[in-house]
Amino acid sequence: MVSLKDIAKVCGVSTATVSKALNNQKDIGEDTKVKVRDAAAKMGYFPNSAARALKTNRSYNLGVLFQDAAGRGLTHEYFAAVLNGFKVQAESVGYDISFLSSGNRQMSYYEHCRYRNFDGVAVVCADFRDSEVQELLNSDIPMVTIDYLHQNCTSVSSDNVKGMQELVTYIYQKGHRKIAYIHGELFSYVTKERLTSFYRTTDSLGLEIPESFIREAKYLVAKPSAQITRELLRLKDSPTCIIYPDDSSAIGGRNAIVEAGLRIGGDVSIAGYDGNLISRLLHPKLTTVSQNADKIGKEAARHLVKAIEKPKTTLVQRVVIEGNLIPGQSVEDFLDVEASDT
Amino acid sequence: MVSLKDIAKVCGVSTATVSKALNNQKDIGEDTKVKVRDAAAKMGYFPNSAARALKTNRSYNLGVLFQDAAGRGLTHEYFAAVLNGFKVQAESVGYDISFLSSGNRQMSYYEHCRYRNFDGVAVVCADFRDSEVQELLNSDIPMVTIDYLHQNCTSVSSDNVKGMQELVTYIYQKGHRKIAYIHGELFSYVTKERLTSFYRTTDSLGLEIPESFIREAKYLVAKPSAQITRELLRLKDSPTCIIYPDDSSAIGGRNAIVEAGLRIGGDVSIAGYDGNLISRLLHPKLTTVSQNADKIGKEAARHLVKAIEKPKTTLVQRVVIEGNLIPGQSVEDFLDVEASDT
DNA sequence: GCAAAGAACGAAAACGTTTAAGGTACTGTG
DNA sequence: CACAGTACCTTAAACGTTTTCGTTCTTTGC
Repeated sequence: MVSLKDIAKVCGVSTATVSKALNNQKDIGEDTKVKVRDAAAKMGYFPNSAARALKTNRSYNLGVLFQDAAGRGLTHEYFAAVLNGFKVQAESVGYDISFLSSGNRQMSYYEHCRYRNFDGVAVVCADFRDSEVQELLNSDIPMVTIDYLHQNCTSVSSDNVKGMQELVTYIYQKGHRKIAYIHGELFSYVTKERLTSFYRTTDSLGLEIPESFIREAKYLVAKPSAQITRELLRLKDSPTCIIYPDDSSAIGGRNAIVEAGLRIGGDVSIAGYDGNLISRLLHPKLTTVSQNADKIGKEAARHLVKAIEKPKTTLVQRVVIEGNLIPGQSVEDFLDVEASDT
Repeated sequence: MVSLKDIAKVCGVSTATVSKALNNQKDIGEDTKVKVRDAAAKMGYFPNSAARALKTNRSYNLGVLFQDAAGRGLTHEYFAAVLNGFKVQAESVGYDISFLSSGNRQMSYYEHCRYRNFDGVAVVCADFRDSEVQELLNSDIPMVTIDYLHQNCTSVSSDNVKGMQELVTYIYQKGHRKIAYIHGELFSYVTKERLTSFYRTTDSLGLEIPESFIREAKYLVAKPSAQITRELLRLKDSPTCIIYPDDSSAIGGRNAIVEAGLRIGGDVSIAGYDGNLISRLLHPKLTTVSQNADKIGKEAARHLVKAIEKPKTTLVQRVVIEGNLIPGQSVEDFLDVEASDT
């Protein structure tokens, strides 16, 4: 591999001059700069990141913690989309991204970051109850979290409050009054936000939601949601619309409803959350709240890079990215039987 | 950060000794080894990867080229699953993985690899018509490709020949004789394999497949497949079963068939490919060929690491991973009208 | 008792950069 | 002409490792 020394030899200058010329420092003459750059290009030079990192303590490498509790890894559609946005944005400003590994139990996440000299870390998806994750969050490494709040670092998250509010309001406007909400795991920050927003919105709409309409299932697993759906349908006063933790779970509910001989929309309306592939492809189209995963990822990268490059002028903040309500035929107008009776 | 020098000072030995002790070299006494290791642990030492990489030319970092032509990035379900398998396996043997960036147009892929000192590269998903990709493939960096053959490097791919053969045979056994195949882009190696296998199988089953039954759509985009489905249904002698490029495309076909007032399975049978989330969730369940993405990723990592660590004894080979036929209700028994007439 | 071999460790160079400090030659100023 | 100022370049150290080649001391074999 061609190094600064080789270029220096060819150009008849010192390696220091070559380094400074390539880094466009001001104390190098314009003509030498040109000469050095030409030679470098001609010789196929490119810097050695390890040497540079060693000397400068800057790796231009960002770590990504991507370790979901469910073990679905990168096949987690929403987080994969977030990561992709993050990657695109980070690369566009000259940073590479690496995974903060999990399997290698020699080092904790924090140690791994130091070992690899990551300039910063994005916690895209992690089990926040894990003490190692907490150790990382409490460290002094520039960091950004997705969909999770921590006093120490900037967070970028989906606007769950507004999303749920819009969804419930939309369903209400379609005439539904008996709305059930099957939510995801309660330990999740996202669940808390959505559930609170659900209560707040139904409250302000003057709805009385019975306890039995609020149930806990699991994110991204169809079966629990399908099971709870069956139970909800068996209630004497069953809901006319069911909101699911996410789109995949909604498909589970959909299947249960169809199996019960009922029609989606016509008999029971359903809504998901995420706006993932399934919701877009399926007929009847699923009413859902699309989360702007790509933008969330990009914003995260932008804030992280800012925190790295301008630590003095950057402060911890909370960034919220709005989603969009995507109406589909899975929620239909509900005509109250008693009302039409009169 | 605590370095070898610090440990050396504490232990009263030289840095060379510390280095050798921690690396468990044989020319260090057992007692000093213990002393050094204890001190290192107590002081919270861990090595500096940059310094180590600089000195040894080994980074324990693998590059991943993940750049699909369609720009879907990590949201590409199949490749994301492959990547996840790769990541898990690589991490379990002490390698980290980084993305081979795309946006940063200062360097070609190859240069990027040298710059980052990647020990090896996995080409998970790339536009193989790209000259930069070819430059990389032709380089001397240890490499493994997924679903693509190149004389230079080991490839791990899905057994498309067997997969398609099983699928067609299954459909044939269900009584179908008029089988259409809407395939993905022809420039793709995978398409060629599947198409050839389709022809070979139908040939050996004695089926005459009219030209009009073989159509090109796009992978992972529902619309083109839906459009072609409509055209196929309009044929005077239309197919009784349609095979799609993948599961997502099959949903496009499904929608077109339902819109035409026909029943999936009952009137027109359909089959997908991939075995993705949708195929598993949907009712009626989609008949498809599940590709063992996780295993493909893991095998790729295993072979790549072997090529890196034992270059002498490793030769380029082609690894093929079998998939599984997943029967679903989307392909139903077809009872030939004429046959039952007699 | 002595040479040879082996065990345990250290000194120093090297990997490819960056950068502080310093040096030289030129230019303009009073 | 002396001086400061500037423009340009070099020297050398440093970043944290690994590794080659010694060196010293102990053990072994005869």
